[in-house]
Amino acid sequence: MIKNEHSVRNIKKIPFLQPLSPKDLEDIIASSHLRNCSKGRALFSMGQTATHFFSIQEGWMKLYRTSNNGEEVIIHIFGPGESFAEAAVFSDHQTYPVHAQAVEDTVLIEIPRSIFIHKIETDSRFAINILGAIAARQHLLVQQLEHLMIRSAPQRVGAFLLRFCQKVKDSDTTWVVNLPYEKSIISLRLNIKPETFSRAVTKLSECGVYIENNKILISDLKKLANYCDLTDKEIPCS
Amino acid sequence: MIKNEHSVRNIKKIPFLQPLSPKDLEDIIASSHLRNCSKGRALFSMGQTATHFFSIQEGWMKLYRTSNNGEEVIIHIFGPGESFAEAAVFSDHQTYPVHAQAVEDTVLIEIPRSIFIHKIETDSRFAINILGAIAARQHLLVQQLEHLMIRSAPQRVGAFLLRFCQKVKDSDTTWVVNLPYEKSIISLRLNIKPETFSRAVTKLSECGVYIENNKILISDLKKLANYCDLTDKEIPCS
DNA sequence: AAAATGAATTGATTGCAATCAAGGTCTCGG
DNA sequence: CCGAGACCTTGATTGCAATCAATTCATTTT
Repeated sequence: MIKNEHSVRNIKKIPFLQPLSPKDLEDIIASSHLRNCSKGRALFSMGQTATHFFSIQEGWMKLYRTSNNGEEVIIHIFGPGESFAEAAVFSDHQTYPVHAQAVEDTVLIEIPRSIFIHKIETDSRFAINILGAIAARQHLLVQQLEHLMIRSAPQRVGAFLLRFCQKVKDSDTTWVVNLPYEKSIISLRLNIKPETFSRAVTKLSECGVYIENNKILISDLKKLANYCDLTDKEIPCS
Repeated sequence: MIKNEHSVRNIKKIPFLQPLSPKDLEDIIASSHLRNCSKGRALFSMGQTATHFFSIQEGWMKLYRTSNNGEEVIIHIFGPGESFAEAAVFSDHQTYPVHAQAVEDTVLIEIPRSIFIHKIETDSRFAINILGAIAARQHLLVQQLEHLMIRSAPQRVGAFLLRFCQKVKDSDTTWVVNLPYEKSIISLRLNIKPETFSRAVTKLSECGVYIENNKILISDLKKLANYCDLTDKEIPCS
């Protein structure tokens, strides 16, 4: 049962819960729980039974797989307002296909599989909404695949910076990036080594990217986007 | 309307149609059509409205994306008995997120979105089944991502060979690979250049892979699997 | 059967990112 | 304020796969 006002507001914002009636939403809230996961802690492991899916209130969770010889590949890193592991709940063997670990101190809402399945069985509009959400997630994976395969290391870093940059108040042209988590994690996510990440940022100075007191500044958004092969509409901020 | 006996048998085999009643299956068959797509022909383009999804009777279809500067990444290649583009049908903007093109002469069953949505709305068990199927597809994507990121070119080639090899009748130990489509397409799928594919096969002679009259022979399955970092249960044939 | 086209292989070279190795910087606790 | 440890950066080198280029091989065309 979630009582915290802020959390209730948050849970109501999850896109695919929108079509539910207030009564149904109450049911969901009643059977969900808040959960803390401190930096470095595992939330679930690959192969474990998928009993819940999650929505993030604050913090960042990485979903990753490990190969037989121990190498780690990050599938995605989710942040505030995003939900994950919905699909695992429906898969045939009902197990998580990935590991989940907090890369920053994180607060999660955990929603049990059972109530979810129940709502789907009784509300077909809801079922279609879930399908839409999962289809969107799949689309995201496809984009990531394309991105990782085609772009060079500096291009991937540039695209990452563009996704997290914000406008500087005083300036019309300059943007600043507050890195959401450690550079070593970003490197993993972009499938490059930390050394390569460093060198990539250096290289991006050619496109107006500067480092200043551990903040990264972007002076020419379009030039950077162009270098990263992003079309105007693909620039996430702006 | 599909009349062909063989096709009807095929459509009934699509896994997520299993829970449907005979009557519902008849409806689906009545509103589906057979469609030919000759080698090299496009079935649909990225961004196009997703009006149907498809099941392959024979042949091979590649799903791919193209970057802004024209490079091509193959997301998956589907073969006989497999279905694709189910998720596109449910996505918010109802468009295909990829291109689809035949890499061999292909016969498809096309099933319209509308009837599908209708069944979901009226049969919640069916909805859950679809969710399972789409979740499985997502799992596949995740595995592919891991595979492409972690393995070297020869390892990827080896894993591909293992997926398509068959036991030789006369021999207890030798397996043979009938390549389902052109080597240049395999190369694209594994995200390597054709030259690298050639060299990779050469290199795999270290693990008992031999070329003979345009057929590829595998003399030691386990040695190859081991080289490719596949655990025993991940070996698809055997 | 010869010519033409496209696919596959082989060779030589280049280039990007990984690796190995050493310093630098930041943060936190004493 | 200083020292320990984690994180990050920089430098030198290696290695894998891409690229460029030239044949070989296979299939189709006339």
